[in-house]
Amino acid sequence: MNSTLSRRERKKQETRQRLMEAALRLFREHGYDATTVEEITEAADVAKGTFFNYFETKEAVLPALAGLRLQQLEESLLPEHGAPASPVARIKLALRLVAEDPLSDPVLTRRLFAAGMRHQGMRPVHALMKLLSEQVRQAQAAGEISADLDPIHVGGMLRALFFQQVIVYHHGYRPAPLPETLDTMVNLLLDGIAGPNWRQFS
Amino acid sequence: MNSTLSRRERKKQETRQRLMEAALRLFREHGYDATTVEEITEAADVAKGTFFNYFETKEAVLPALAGLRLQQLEESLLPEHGAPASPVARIKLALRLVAEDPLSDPVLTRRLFAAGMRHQGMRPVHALMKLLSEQVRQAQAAGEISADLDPIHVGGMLRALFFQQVIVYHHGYRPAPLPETLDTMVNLLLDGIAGPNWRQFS
DNA sequence: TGTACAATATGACCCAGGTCATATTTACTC
DNA sequence: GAGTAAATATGACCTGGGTCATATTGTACA
Repeated sequence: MNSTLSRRERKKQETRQRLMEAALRLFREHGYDATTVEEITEAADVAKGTFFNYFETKEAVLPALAGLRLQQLEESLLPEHGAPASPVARIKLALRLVAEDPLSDPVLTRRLFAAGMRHQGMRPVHALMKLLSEQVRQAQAAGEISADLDPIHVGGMLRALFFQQVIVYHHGYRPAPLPETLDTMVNLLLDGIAGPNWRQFS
Repeated sequence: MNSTLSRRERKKQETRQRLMEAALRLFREHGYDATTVEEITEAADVAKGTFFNYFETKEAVLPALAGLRLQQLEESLLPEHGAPASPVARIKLALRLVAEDPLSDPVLTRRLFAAGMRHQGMRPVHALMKLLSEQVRQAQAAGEISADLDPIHVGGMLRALFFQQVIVYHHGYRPAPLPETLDTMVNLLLDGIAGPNWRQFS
């Protein structure tokens, strides 16, 4: 394939790949907590220590896995794949798709969010924030979101609210199906929550 | 003092109290991660195992500590203590006070949030959500927040955005001092982020 | 091909959170 | 007090994440 990569680099990528695939499979089969790092390395046919050459902690695989998944998902948001023309509608679609992902079981979701909180700050390293920020940017260009806001900031807010919503839903608070609550949430953020007496003469 | 409590109950409360005080002191002195459960129990003069009779995990002390702190804080929000008359202004005040709390160092904040995510669902068991929901309720009564929203839901949103803001701030993204960014965030949630082309004829 | 150096792999080891069978304390009854 | 049952305390022990000194493998250059 790509002959520009040295054997070393190739092996590295392959090992990383195998580790991630093994982790994903085992997490799905037995759950995050019940899966040990050693089981992952065993499945990937490397020694335990090797895992930590690729990921700082056990939790750190999750953002990597999510990143992969989101890359695929990102394509669903392209107009040529039948995505809605309205950027805001695309944001809603993205959130619904992420929420429906089989990777999104309660434990993983919480861990993923925690991992995101732990490591990256505001820079949209986290794939979901990057994706959301980009859609926000497009929404601003289309005039659907106020142009004087920092898209990364808004992306962060959306991400925080999304996780809040999903986690709360998984905890059993379900006034409506998840996709609907997510839409409602975005609408709320768009329209604001102010009542009649808030800045009456805005 | 309260002679209605049996000796057993009294001792239980005292032990719990001592554990929490020890934990708070040690977390402040050496940080959360550097403090071991054994150091806490040592300082509280009980055996290690006893800790887990009172708190499910090490993390679980944090919500308890935060709860205590918020109880004090709650008084600052009473009108007779010079709190603003506007409920929304009180919400902003509350968030600023919480953010300034010495307990709010980056690591603890993240852990606290994670612990909150882990254990309680939507029921406002978490003290901050309870406090915020109550203020939201009052804001609705005053017409500052739309009355047809679930106050607990809005409280949850505020909490999620608050943590997002604080954590991101601690990560070094500081377009403005923290209190100001918090106020801005609340305003954004109130007024919404919609642009001119969003539901043009609302 | 040999050699020197850097990148990566390895698994014994450490450590702290969490468990649990057992011991101790408290409360209650006769 | 003695006896009994339940609540609580205890610390040896287990487990699994994470470290690190050492071994192995790849690369570069003579």
